[in-house]
Amino acid sequence: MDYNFEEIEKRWKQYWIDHQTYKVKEDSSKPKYYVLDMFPYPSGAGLHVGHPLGYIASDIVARYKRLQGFNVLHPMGFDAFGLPAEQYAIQTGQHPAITTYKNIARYREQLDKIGFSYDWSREVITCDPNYYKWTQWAFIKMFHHYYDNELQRAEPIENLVKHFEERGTEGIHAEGTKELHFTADEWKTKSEREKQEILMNYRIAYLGDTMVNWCPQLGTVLANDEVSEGFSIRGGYPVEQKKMRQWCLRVSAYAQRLLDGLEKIDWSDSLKETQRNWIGRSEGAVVHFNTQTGVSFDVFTTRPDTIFGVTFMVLAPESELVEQLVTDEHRETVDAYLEKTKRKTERERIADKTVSGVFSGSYAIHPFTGELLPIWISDYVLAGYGTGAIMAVPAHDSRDYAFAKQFDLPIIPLIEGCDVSEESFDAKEGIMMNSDFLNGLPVQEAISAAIDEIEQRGIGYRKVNYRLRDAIFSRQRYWGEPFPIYYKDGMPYTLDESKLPLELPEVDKFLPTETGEPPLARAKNWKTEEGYPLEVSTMPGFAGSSAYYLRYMDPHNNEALVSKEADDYWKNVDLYIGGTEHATGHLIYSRFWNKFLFDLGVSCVEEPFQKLINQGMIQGRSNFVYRIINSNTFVSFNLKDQYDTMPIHVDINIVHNDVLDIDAFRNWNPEYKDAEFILEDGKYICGWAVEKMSKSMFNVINPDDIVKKYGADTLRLYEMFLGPIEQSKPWDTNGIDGVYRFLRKFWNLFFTDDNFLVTDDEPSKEELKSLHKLIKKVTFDIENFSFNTAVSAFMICVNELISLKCNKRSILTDLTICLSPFAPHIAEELWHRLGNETTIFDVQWPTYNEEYLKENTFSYAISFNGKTRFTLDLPADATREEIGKTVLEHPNSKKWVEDKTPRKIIIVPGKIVNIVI
RNA sequence: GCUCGGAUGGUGGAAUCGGUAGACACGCAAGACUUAAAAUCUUGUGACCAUUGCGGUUGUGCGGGUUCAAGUCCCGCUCCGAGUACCA
Repeated sequence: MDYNFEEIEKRWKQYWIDHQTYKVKEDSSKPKYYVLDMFPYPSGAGLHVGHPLGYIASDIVARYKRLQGFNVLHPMGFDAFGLPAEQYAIQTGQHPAITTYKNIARYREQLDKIGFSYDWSREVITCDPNYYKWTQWAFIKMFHHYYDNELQRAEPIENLVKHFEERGTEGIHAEGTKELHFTADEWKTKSEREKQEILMNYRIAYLGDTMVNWCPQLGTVLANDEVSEGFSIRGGYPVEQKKMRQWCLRVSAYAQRLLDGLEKIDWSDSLKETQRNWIGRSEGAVVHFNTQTGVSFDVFTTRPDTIFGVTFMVLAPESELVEQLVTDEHRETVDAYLEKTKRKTERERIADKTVSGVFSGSYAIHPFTGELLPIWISDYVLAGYGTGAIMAVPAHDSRDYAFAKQFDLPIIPLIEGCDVSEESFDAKEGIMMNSDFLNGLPVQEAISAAIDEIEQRGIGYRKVNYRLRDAIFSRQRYWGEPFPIYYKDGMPYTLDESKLPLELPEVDKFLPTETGEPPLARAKNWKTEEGYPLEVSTMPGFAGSSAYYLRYMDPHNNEALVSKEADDYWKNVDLYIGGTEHATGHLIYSRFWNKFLFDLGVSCVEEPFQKLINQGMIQGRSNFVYRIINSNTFVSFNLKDQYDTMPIHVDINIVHNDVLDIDAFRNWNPEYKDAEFILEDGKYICGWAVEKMSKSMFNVINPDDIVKKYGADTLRLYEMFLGPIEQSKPWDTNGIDGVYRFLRKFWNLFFTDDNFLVTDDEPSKEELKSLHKLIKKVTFDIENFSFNTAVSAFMICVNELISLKCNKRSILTDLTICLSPFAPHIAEELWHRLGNETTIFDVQWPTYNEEYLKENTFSYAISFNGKTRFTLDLPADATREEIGKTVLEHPNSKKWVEDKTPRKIIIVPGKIVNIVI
């Protein structure tokens, strides 16, 4: 009987819906397991074959864990706010919600075809007001909290107000944008507006004047992770630096906890490393410098040991100190320089490697030697890192060195034996010299000795700095969550929680207003009941994706983001699968967001994603035909070098196993209607290359087509078989026949002469061994996310059972259960044909018995004089003496035994055994 | 530049603790069935040599080392990929 996947898959999909097979509830009698996919943004192009890779892997784990007796939460949803829908809306005038929901429906249809075990009753869609209510709610909470560095957690802002009332800023440990100083009396005399401005300095969600990445083409600001090399990641438009008043999240306050948390979670080393680099912790010191004019400032350095090599100071052009330190004499050149750097885009600053800068006219006083150090201004110093000012040590910093060479500033070497005539010596090694009290110390000791001395003299202090910046949280866009914020006397206040969700208003156009305000400014009555204006920018894409995993635990709760009971039961995500492109975006924000909710007591586990797997990208495999230049003749791949040819992309749908369907090619494009071919062996062989999957290269594979041709089970198995889940690899349809053949062979195990026929006979030793080898292997492989080798194991097992002509019920039952996570439809079909009433996903995963796996013989490598001479199969339970005797009697041993050289016998596998004869 | 990965047949990949390298699959070749094709099945398939002896040599990017034994461990290179980049 034929394996009719179409009929089988249709039947069981319906069965699973009818029986609500995948619906889960909290169940304290079972251990929980939470498997999550990074939810997709529903783009207009639909799914290609690369998207389901991670979903299939997580689905296998979800089904497997369920068979293992876990209560499995395996939800899915959509990250629905985003730029493409809005861009489309601007072009067509169609509301982004319409496009978005249409795309969601298409995604859903495609996903359903593949047979995932999602509990769709828990679906979340980020643009649904019932969902974004909780995004807004979290924002309000962040607004009303500050970060306490002593307690190492978020605290209500009222505590800070109370502290100000009692003691002013004395003894506070609040993380702030700037360091502020005032007394309790001063606080009391401040106006409401002044107080609000001060509190803004400490709120976790705050309005700040910051340099932002402004993208004029998109008309919005972007976060650091949304920009790459001066261009926007979405759209690839140039991005420039601009100072704007924006909503920000004080992610930097959590830098140390984000770093420490990495130790506790099971992520790949490379991903953790990427996050560590992004957080960028560096230890050093803040050193205080005075100037001749009485103005003083701090610098941050990781090399306080090089303090005696400082020969000049440099300020960032954007630094506020520039205004205070520039002398009248130099004002003109400084202003010209500032103007010039301001006009440069980020892109130009990266491209322009030339050293530039101007002298301010002022001098700083060296805190140890009292020497005068000229203060320069240069764009190689960044305003946003450290204090925006540096002490320059040209001998031991390559950037300072280049600057010193350019402007002919002195260079003082500080490390014995180093040569700074050609380049700086940046390594943190060697013995100090020219450095007063540090002379003779190795660098590492000199660093701490220098800091000790600096602290002793009261001219600075030990300090840890982070590269991680606060997240800019405003977008000048329509299609995002509105801020639950209104303005009174120009200061922002949060809406009452009872007013949530604040729904996105209707607008006539999705474009900014004529005065450059965001689209929400077009909305009628965009104000509170009292008439106060509402915030017109919206939240960025990562807002909605930062806590969605919590919402799946309790998606219909109108009273809380997640109930205490649901959160206590599901805790955090046990396995999270998604792409590595979220390493510095979503995976930082989400961890930050969860830590904040943890501080509030909403989330009971500090790290949201315990184990994380990054699935690789599936690239396209393009095919080429080779056209002879200036002709309509095409040469087959292996003959192309004999002609002057040019490769042309050809639609992979008309190529099978790299052989071109010539008729289809002629019909493909009118231009090739009369094409001529030079064939090899009567075939036209195409060339191929691995490229990005894209329409323009005619190499996009739609999973729907594969499902139609081979069935969902084959697609699932094949995607897993392609290679290790974490590796990027090309989609190569050529191999799919092998997997399809395997499923048919598996199916045929249950049939004899077209009849379903399994026997209740006792299985043989070989059959049991084959099965238990499989159970052991597949269990191990799923636990280790090695799905490709698991699929191979099934193929081996089925081949063995075919050669044993096995149709024993007990063997085939366990085999079917093992296969069910990978190929659920065929497994469910055969499960029911075996006479079972309930779904296969309610049974127990089989356990293997080591007894059946014992080998009768071991292979031993016999080595004489340190070289392996031959191998021998011997009984597994043989003693040393027996092995020795057998080896010596073996004909191959003769010539080695007769001479008098020392001899050894080595056992493979395992350990060396020396046998005395 | 820095950080982290990786390199195994014609192809994708296996080898889980240092123990018979190349599992499994694709492709290819030969054969069976067939009027024929497709499908299916059988056999072979790293390279080189020998194939009237069913064996030998060599082989996991390159060069060394440790070990009875190295794709795996150590040292030094080459190339490829990813992340990041005036981060003081």
